Amino acid sequence: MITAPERTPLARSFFDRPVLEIAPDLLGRVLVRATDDGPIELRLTEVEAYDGANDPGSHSYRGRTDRNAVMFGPPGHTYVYFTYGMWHCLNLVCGPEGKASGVLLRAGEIVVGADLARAHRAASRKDSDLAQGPARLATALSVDRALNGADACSDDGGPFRILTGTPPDRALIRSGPRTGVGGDGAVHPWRYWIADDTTVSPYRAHVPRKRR
DNA sequence: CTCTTGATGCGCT
DNA sequence: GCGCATCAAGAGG
Repeated sequence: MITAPERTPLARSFFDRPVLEIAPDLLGRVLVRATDDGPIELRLTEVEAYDGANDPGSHSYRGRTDRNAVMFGPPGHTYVYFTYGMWHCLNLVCGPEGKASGVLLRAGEIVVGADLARAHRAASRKDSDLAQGPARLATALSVDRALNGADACSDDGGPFRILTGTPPDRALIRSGPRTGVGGDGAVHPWRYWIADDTTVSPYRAHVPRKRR
C-alpha cells in the first residue's frame, strides 16, 4: 500500500534526541488518537519542553517517583499527569534515556474527528477552542492516566501514533517563556508555537495563588 | 476583549 | 498543609 510521506509514522529515533531539538520539531506533526469510537487527529501548534536534569519546572527535577517514572523510561512514550484536581495533561517522553525530559502538548488543531472531540469537550463552542490549552487538548482526545506510559512509536494498534505531518516554515516558529511556570524555571524560553495560529493558547504568566 | 475567582485531587516537603 | 505545566463562568470596559 502506498503511504503518503506526511502520513509516515515518526520513528522512535525522532524522540531519542535532546528535548530542545525535539520540541520545535514537533510543531505541525500529527498526533493520532485511536478511540473506541474512531480516530481523532491533532496537528500540533504549541508545545513546551521540560528538561529534567537542569529544569526546576520539570516534574522530574527532584528525581524519580512513582508519578514521573515513565519520564525516565524509553523515549516515544506518553507521560500523562493529573493536575488541579480535575485535569489531565499529555506529554511525550524524550531521550536520551535516563535524562527524564519530555514535551508537554499544549495546543493543536483537530484535523480529523472534530465531532468526537466536541463530544468530549461539551463546553467548547468554536473549533479553535477544542484543543486550545493542555487540559483541553487531553480532554478533547479522551486522555487520562490510564494512557500513561503508552508507546506512541509502534504500529501495534495502540492508542497513539505520531505522523510526519507538514512542519511549518522555520520562520513561523516562535518561542518564549513557558506558561504558568514560575521560579527559576521561568527564565527558559522553552515554549514553542506556530505564529498567527488561532489554536495557540493565550499566554498566562505564572501567578502564585493567594491564600483564602 | 480582559480580569477575577471557584472548583477540585493529590504529590511533595 | 501548600501549591500546582488549568478551565470556565461571570463581571466589567
